[in-house]
Amino acid sequence: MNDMYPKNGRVILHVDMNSFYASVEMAYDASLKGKPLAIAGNVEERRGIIVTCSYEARKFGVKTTMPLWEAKKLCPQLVVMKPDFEKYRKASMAIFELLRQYTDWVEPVSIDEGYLDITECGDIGSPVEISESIQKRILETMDLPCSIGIAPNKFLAKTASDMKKPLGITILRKRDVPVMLWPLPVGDMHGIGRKTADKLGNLGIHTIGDLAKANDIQLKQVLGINGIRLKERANGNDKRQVDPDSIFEHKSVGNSTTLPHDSANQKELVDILRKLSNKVAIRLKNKGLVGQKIGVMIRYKDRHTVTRSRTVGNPFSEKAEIHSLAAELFKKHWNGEAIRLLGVTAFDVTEKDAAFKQLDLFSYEQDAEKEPLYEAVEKLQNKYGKSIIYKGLNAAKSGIPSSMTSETSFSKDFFENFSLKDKPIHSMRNDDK
DNA sequence: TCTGGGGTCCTAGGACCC
DNA sequence: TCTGGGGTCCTAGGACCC
Repeated sequence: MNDMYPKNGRVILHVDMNSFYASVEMAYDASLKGKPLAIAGNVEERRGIIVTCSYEARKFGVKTTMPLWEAKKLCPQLVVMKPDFEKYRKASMAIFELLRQYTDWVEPVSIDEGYLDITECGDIGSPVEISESIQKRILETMDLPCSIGIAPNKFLAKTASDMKKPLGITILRKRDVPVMLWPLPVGDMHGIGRKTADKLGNLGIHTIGDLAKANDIQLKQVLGINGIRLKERANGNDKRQVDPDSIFEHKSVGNSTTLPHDSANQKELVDILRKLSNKVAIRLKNKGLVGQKIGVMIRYKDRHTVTRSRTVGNPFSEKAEIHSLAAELFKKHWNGEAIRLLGVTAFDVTEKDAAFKQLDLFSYEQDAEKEPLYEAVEKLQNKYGKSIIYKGLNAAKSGIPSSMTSETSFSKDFFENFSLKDKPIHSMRNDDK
């Protein structure tokens, strides 16, 4: 099974949980099984939409992003629940911990999907055997179904995992692309939405096969650099690597809310900005980040949306500071009309301590002569309890005992008290390739 | 009587500097 | 007599994804 891949090729898995939120709720409460179940935001108010729904609900035509009232019309007996992100986050962490038992090359993409590079996992089993094992164990230990795509790159793996749901395992080799992908409408491709599909349609490009053979100049004219990239994907090429560290990298942190009712009351609106600013401040703090650019988003009654942002001289993270910056921007740019949604976002976020930026345990081990890494970790664990955050991959490569590497919960204390200010830092990412 | 909330990446124009 | 061209930063908006 291993030799179905070219010598230098990669073997990438894409693991995609099936109707994740609904499945987690069913795993917690078996009485929900077999029922049409939907998870919807804003359940008690007028603007709820379906976030996820069970396969039973889908039989009635209920779909993600459908307004709640419409879903209830299609399926009056629909069971509707509010999302419980704490629950989903816990389930997600358990899933990724399980995946990391196969390889350190695990890249979570969102709460319910991720990539694995299992190229070097030949000793564990064939790609299909590994996939079957993952799928079976997630189902048996957590009662959660997933679909898995097996392919030589991320794009094909992602495409493959989508082909059979629920509980599918699909192999998509590069040589399968002409037969399996090219006949499909171009809009089915990951990365092509309605607008791009329309633009391509105007060029006479209707199928993925059309895109694969399209003219570069034309594509670039209409879609910019993205056009060339999409054509590459349509031909089954994708050079992106699986990056386990990507979850630690943030560019922005924001909160937004649709108001219970449209409002043009300045006091009320500024108060909502305060609540949003507080949430942003808390989340920045939890991640050990500061922002350098503040932004507000205003959606008016007619859904016309305006964003305004400003680069701030010195980095910010305090709630009062964020609120005053946001309120200032808002007052300056609000046209006085009734507002439907407000948002506050911190952009250009960086680690609070410059030394945080490159911090990882791997470089610590290389630089510290006195104290083996695991002793440092042990001390911190004694001080702060078992709750230690680290970059899983790098930690594993640094010789931390495996009993410790399996202890992956998320505590900020670790980074905040584990400063490497005085030591030269070179991150593994830079030394890597 | 419609369309949430969390993000990322790309583009394009103007300011400003050399 | 008027005026090149590159580079970077900043802001706003668009498209897409889960």
